[in-house]
Amino acid sequence: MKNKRSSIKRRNQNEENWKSLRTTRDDLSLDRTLPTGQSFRWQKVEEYDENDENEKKYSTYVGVIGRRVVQIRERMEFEEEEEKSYETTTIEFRVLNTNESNICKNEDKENGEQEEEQVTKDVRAYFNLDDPIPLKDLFEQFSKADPYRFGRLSAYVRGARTLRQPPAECLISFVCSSNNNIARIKKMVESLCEKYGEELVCNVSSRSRSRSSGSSGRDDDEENEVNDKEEINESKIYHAFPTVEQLAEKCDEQTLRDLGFGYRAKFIPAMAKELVKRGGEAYLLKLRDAPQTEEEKYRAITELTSLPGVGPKVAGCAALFSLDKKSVVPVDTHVWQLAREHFDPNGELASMETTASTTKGSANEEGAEQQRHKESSTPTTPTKQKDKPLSITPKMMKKCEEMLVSIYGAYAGYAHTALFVAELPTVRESLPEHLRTPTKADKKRGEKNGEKKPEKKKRKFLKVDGENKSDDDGA
DNA sequence: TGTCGACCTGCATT
DNA sequence: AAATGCAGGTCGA
Repeated sequence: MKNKRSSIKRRNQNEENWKSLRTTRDDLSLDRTLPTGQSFRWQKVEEYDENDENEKKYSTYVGVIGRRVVQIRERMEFEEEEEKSYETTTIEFRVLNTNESNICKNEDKENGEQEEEQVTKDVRAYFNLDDPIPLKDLFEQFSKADPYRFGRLSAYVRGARTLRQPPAECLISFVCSSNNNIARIKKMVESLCEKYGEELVCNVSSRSRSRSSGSSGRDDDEENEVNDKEEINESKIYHAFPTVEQLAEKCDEQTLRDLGFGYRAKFIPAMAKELVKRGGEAYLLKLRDAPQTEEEKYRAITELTSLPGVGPKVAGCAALFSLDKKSVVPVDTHVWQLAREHFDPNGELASMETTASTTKGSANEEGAEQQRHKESSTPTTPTKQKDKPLSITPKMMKKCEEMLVSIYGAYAGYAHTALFVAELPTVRESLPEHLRTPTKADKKRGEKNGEKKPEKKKRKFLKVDGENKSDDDGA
């Protein structure tokens, strides 16, 4: 309560800095893009609406793009026209750190304007907003190509975009992602930035309820959370993602182990050094800017895979999320599961599971039937084997990727992102039940009590129908 | 060429 | 309450 006033004060001060990203919510949904495991650097931050007497909260995201701390929001407006009211959403951003844009504006008008242009350009690029085809149109194409799955899903994943991140940052982040969960990946990436990345100073800090993951503990100097008097001069320090040169020079395995990187600790310094040897970020940018041919796509994947800690999955992510290889479909456990569930009527994928690792008792019914004849030697008896986690072999990845590319075409990677996003817990919750891919837990439950028990806790704020609502909103 | 076990950590479930 | 499972996998044998 006491904080609100100050919060508003600060907002007034900066309200004019917001700029439009010049896109629409059909093309970009922040909730379905920023926290969905593409980038691990975005934090949700609540702010207050100064124009609303009730001081309604709205959410924004704060993250770092290059050397700029960027805050983004979706601002909703209600307009009335001829007795009808329209709701429009404007997506806006502003730069929070002072090193970059705000300073020169006063000094030098022209440079300032130039800089503003550049900022917008860079942020739009980060979101791939200069694609020749709007995401909305792509989704329509995908829906047409795949009415059964994508068509039914598209309303719920509207605006789920594929990002275009700085290559080294993307690559290194995904090296951290192996055999790991998103929460910890975020923590690792954040600590990497704090340890080695350039400081980015922001003069405005909104009081983010979300415990700022990285630096909650040591609040730098700060003594002013005592009362709301001088918060206007609060400064908050963010960090750029370290350059490969910085990492190659300064970072070592032991330090990273101490930071909790586990066995991935050795990969990062090794990779940084190798990348520097190959020409640093420029080397990766060359892979990005190569002609968009199949050949160059494979070259990029091959090059990446030869880096320490980079296998086919990580290479795929880097290629799709940072190197403009838009037809790449990185196949991980989630993608495999959803493909097997929705795109495998003949059980081709399912049959590959058991040939690879004879365990995994859960192979679905049809799959099991299909398999039966393939397996005369290995006892399939699902009972006693100790459920090894399903590991996905390169062969399986290839098959799965080919399958999805054959459906979605040159932008299959974008379709993949949307399909993947639909599997994330928050989005999944918003789906009508019949569109939810069964989780392993679901299946286990099903086996256990003969497909009986539906489920226990069920939210019921969902709309009833859900088949073709234009919208829902994922707050 | 393809398969298998080991590998760090931390949060959730049993 | 200790044990086990599981996370957007990769490496070396």
